Amino acid sequence: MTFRDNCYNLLMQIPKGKVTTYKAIANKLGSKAYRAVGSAMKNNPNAPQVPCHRVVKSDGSIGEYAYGKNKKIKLLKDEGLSIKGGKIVDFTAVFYEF
DNA sequence: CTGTTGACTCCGG
DNA sequence: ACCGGAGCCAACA
Repeated sequence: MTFRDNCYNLLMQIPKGKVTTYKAIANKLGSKAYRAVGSAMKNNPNAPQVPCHRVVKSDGSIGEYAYGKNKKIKLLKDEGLSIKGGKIVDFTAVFYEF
């Protein structure tokens, strides 16, 4: 098990229509490797099995995405979320806590 | 083993 | 609201 695998496991727990943050993931892993989490997503050898698009920044903004953040936004919208001005609308309501 | 890098976060100006 | 700097940690060269 590597740090990355743990990230993916958590990621898969996120139900459709919900999102989480890099911070939340790191925190759940008992670490503060926010950035390492991002790197793990970037690699994402398990896509699309692992919904890395459900991970956003702590302030509710989209962040980055391997296939372009625009794509990320689209995917999230397809899952029932609303994004406005690059930020998630009603972020606290769709935030998933592990 | 050391150094650099990043899909980040927090805090100050 | 916007920008910059410091802190964080795993992965990779």
